[in-house]
Amino acid sequence: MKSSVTLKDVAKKAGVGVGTASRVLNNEANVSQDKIERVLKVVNELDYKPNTLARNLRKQSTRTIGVIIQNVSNPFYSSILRGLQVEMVGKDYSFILSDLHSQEDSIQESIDTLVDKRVDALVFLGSCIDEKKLKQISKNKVPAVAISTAILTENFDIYKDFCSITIDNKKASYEAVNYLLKLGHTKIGFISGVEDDQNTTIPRTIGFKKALIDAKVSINENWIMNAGCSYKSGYEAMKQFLDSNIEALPTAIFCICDLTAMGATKALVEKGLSVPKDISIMGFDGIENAFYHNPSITTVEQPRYEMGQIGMQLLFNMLNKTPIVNHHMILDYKVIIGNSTAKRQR
Amino acid sequence: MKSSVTLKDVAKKAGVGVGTASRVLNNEANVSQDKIERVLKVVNELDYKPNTLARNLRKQSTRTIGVIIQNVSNPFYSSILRGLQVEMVGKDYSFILSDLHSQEDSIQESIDTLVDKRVDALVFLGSCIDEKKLKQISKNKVPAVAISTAILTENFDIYKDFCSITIDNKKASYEAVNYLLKLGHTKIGFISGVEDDQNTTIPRTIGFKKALIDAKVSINENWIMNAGCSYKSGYEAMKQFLDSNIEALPTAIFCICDLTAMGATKALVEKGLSVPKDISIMGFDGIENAFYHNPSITTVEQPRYEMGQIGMQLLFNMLNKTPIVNHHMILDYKVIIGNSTAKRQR
DNA sequence: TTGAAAGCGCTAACAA
DNA sequence: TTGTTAGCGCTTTCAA
Repeated sequence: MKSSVTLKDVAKKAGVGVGTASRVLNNEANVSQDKIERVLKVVNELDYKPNTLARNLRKQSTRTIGVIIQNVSNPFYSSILRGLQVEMVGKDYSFILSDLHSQEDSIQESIDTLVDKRVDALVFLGSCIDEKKLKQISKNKVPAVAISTAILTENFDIYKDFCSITIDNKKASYEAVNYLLKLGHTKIGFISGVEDDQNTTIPRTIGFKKALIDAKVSINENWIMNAGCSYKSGYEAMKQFLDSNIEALPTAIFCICDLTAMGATKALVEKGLSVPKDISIMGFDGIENAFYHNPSITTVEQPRYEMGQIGMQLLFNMLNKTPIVNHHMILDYKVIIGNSTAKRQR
Repeated sequence: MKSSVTLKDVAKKAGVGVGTASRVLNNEANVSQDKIERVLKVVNELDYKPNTLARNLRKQSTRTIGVIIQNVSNPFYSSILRGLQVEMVGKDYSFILSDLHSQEDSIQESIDTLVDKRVDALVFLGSCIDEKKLKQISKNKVPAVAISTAILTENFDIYKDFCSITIDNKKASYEAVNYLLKLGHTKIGFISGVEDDQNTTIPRTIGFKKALIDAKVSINENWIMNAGCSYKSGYEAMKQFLDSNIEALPTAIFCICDLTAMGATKALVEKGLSVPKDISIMGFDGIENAFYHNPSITTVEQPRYEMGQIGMQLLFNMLNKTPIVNHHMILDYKVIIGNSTAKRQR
């Protein structure tokens, strides 16, 4: 048996009621000093460890937070996770991690499992939640925060125990492309994410196109390619581009995320082309890898660490019924200029 | 109340005993077809969801596995995590993640928390466990597997519910350095990990030194630097090297891990030096980043994905009391030749 | 094959 | 301030 000393044993040996013993262990008021000491002494002697399972059942809570993450291997998400963790230190909560591994369709199963496991709260990192899922978590009274996650609903406000944190993806990609335009590029391609990805592909494509339209630069649909957010997908998408003659290539390519941008860069270097001389490459997210890459990647930095911290604060506020001023936060991003972009040369 | 339909409600409405209802839900034999159907029908009507917390208490198990990970942001560990996940699909277990964030001293607290939470098993990724910790998990009857983790004990064999998976770190770093020697380098430096890190620094330093000694090449202690496993620590360690005159620099540097190697490369590129022309850089781990880096990093690949898969298989064997042939596996590594190393030129 | 009932170990309401 | 007791919702033993 796992340390089969129970509270009853402790109470008996200390000569107190089991209620009193429980009170001592939970630091409740209204217990005499004498009994506190007696109980604590016995706890020590018997090496008593409360049974969390019994406590969970009684309290219908687990002090556990479910995290549904798009892909742990993507530093963008693991940085947010880090932010969450840091804010959780000393709070006696734990994370149950459910990694979607970029498999968007498994999110429903993840939610079901975590709700079944009676997590006290839910965090979404990436992916997409719709009205149905919102209703499900609301019905089950699970407070939730969605970070960098697409939310498909017209009415946030119905859901009082739901918060979100994101940046304005349309505007951010608009600005990214604008930066390329300012460098004189007019032949601009886009290595995009998974088709129909509501969180990244859709809004960033809108921003991309709007920037070109506003600048009266023509959009070449052949230069817009669906790929994904990983080294590999960027690498392979760029290889497809390179099947064309160099003259037919864009002079700058905006990528859905930094990993994609770095993968694309590799394909260019392999072909003996230079970034940014032959082609400028721009990423998105602002992960550490991009900074250390050679060339360092020009990108749009999302405040990912902060996203995690704020997310966890909001979650604790919901858990503690502390009023929340702003349920839906849109944070600032920042264009970071690296060495992967340069003035148009062709 | 959260879906306050209980098994009792279901049993009553179906006109059966609560025991029978329970048997139906657990697919046990010896229940008449008639009752099975009646119960299932009511379950559907009432949208009954079993309360996991009650089940956990009753069974003294949680179908949850605690993972203590050195650093989720390090792709080496998150790849192992991926291997674990893949092997767990469909098994109805979940992960509680405890990230040490490279803070070696917080491991004891992590173990305590997870044991308190009554995880069914424990996985260690990185860091180091000693006799005391081994005794603790053994006493609590928590099966555990340690992957790429230092184990400080003379007697593995006492612990029947404990497995480990690793590579031979000494031999691997010996071979790595040998590769540099074969390229003609005799001035070889080492950007190492955190001092006294039993898992990486200690064994790899031994291998490093032995390779030089065996080749009768002198060891320059000034060229051995403690850093850590991250972009930043590699970058900064290399900047320290670069304070010296180029003539005083080694012609090749072995790094404790790929992140460190890439960080080091950045510092060189910033100084206008070329990798591998001016200095060859070699990493360790074989993560994806290293392959996509420019130049791609010559490294020692650990079978990290496989480590995770095998680890999870061993864990399930322990959980199911399936006999295990080999409790302590030492897997093969592979030297991967990239573009960050070249023949000695100075 | 089935139902009743006894816990799992804890917290919280109640009574003293 | 304290002890007693009634559950939390489930599984499993026992007797029928």
